[in-house]
Amino acid sequence: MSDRKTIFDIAEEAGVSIATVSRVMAGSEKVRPTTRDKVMDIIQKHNFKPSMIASGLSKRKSHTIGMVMPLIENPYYAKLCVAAQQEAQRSDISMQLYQMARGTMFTQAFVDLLIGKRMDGLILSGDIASESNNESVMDLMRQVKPYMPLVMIMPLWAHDECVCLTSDLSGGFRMAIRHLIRLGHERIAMVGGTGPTENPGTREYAYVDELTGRGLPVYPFTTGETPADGELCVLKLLSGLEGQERPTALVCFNDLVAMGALRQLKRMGIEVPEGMAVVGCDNLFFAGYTEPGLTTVDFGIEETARLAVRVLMDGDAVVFRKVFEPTLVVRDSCGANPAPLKTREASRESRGT
Amino acid sequence: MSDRKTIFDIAEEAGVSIATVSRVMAGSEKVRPTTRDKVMDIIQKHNFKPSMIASGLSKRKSHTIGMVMPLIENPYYAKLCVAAQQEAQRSDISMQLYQMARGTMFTQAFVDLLIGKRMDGLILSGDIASESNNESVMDLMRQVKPYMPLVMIMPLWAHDECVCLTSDLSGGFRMAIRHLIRLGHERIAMVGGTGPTENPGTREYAYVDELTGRGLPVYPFTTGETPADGELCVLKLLSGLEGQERPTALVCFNDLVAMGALRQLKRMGIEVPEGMAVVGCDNLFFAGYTEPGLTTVDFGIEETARLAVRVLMDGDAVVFRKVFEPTLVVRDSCGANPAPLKTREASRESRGT
DNA sequence: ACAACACATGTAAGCCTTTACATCTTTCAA
DNA sequence: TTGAAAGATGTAAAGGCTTACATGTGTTGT
Repeated sequence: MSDRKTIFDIAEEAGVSIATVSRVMAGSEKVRPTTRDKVMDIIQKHNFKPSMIASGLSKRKSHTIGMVMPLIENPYYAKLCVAAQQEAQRSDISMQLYQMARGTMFTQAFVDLLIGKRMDGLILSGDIASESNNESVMDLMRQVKPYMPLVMIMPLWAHDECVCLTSDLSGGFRMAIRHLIRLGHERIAMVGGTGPTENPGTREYAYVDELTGRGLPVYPFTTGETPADGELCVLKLLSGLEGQERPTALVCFNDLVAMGALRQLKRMGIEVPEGMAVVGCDNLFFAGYTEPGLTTVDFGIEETARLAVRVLMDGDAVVFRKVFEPTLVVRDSCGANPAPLKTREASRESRGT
Repeated sequence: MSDRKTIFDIAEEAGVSIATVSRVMAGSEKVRPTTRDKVMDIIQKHNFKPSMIASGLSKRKSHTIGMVMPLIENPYYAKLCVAAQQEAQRSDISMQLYQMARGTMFTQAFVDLLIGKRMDGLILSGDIASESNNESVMDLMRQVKPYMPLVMIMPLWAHDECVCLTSDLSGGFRMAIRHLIRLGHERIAMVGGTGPTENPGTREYAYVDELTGRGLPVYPFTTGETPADGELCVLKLLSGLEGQERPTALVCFNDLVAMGALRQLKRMGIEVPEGMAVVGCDNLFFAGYTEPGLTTVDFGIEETARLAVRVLMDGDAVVFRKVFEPTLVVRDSCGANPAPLKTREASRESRGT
């Protein structure tokens, strides 16, 4: 490990200058074939690989992008991460991953780290920004921006300081709700999420708006985003109906919450979809494997991730703002399908161990 | 973005030498408080952040480690990735992520990329090495080793060329099988995996060995590692019993396969655990939310990942070989619990959106 | 045979830090 | 008041590569 060769060693042994070695490595035409071969031989002989950190310094390119996101334990972010990383890898650029629990404040030390890395770009993604740390995200953005291009993957980022790609979260949620209404449901409760808000880009807002707009009842918010939260939400919701009639359908903040909701309903002896329709959000891989298969909204996050990477690589002039359209994936948990559990899965995905 | 300041600009504006600026940034005591303050002011004024890539070149440290693994779409690898990344982040070191579909051959270009990055260490993890690409992994390892410390997270890596951390896959599988046997099962089939093998470290070997050792019947192997594979495996297994009696229990290669198996059993009208006991492997977060809750083996991959990072950071002398002991997580799918679906979950985990 | 050029190669500056060593200031004892 | 020791600061080389520009060699045309 101590006797690592450098371009000088190669040049010396090949009897040429370092410029020539550099040219050979770059595959430049400005070098005579015989010279090229001679140099190549020496390179091969020592299995010499130039240091990208030195060349990066010289060329002001790190061939690395950064990605800041919530924990990928959540399959939704795993999806996003995979898509971005693969898109980057296709162009031989590496991806540095930074994960933060949702709502975390960014420390100055973290910002310094990101800037210090002099990456070729940074993707800030997920619901990293919540009401609580919004300022912190803005601060991060403003500090980083002079040093590297930035793209945000965030729902309805309401300012125009940088490239921003989003999924239409509220639109997707409306699709789910309308689907339930079309199926005849009039008492629909929302499960999970972050509670009431004025932000029209949120699922919570969409829920209230769709229902009140039709004169349908709105149920009290329950909050959370994990399966465990989902269980608790349903328990609270159904046991705390003060005079209100029991809902016939649940729209869940995401598939994780829906998963918990399904479990809790089962525990309470309520059949899905007969006794209660359930829809989720995100179309995570397991949504096709819950019992019954979960109807959900697909936000097409992979495409968003890929675009984000491309924007970073092609210069940020390509796109400035883009909203991806969600699609509704109908399975069995909403009762739309007359005969659950036939071979008519909405979408089959696979992943290996 | 063009007017990025360097240490020279700061030095000039502060009227000191770059060495002094460097010392101030490093927090060295060898600088007079008044000078320090003067320099600090200028640094603050321009929000100057030194380039880690330049300092990296100078100090031969990139403060970055690499992680090569299968796709983190599989929650098992997501777990591993989260644990490693968080451990690294605690020490302000970044993690570069490289994902490859299982069994992929490593191209020379990829090896060159890794070496070129001059990271402070590399973790090679997951079942990246299969029979098919074993040579390719060895080659990667040998090329990378002279350039950076390496640790493998792989089951029973049968050579002593580098640090290797593993989970006792076969041991864990044996635990699962013995558990079923203890519950009275005598006809146990394996679902998923890669088929027969002589490698005693594999789940497949453990399966054959445990059963034949007791004179119990061995069912034909079915292969695969995704939920979709699991469905197919069960279908094939149960419809292709040529004279053999139907098994009363299934040991699955992993939880993903188990998930598919559960679905297929449901579709075929076979009750779990009454008509068929099922156990999985990996203890993925959804294992507590399948219907019924999945009994599974936890390989403690997080601890392994954290150790791997620490080995890289503390110098690889700390550990050379370590096998982590798995634990059995008993839920309802094996029939060991007298009353499924009470509040007696084996372990509750949470994750956010 | 020689100018004029094309092409191959070398030289050296630059990229941005760190740090050993040299130099300049203080401080304080004698 | 002076000299030595201690402390602060500066100089310059190193780290490993790229590349504009300078130099050297080989063609071609006449």
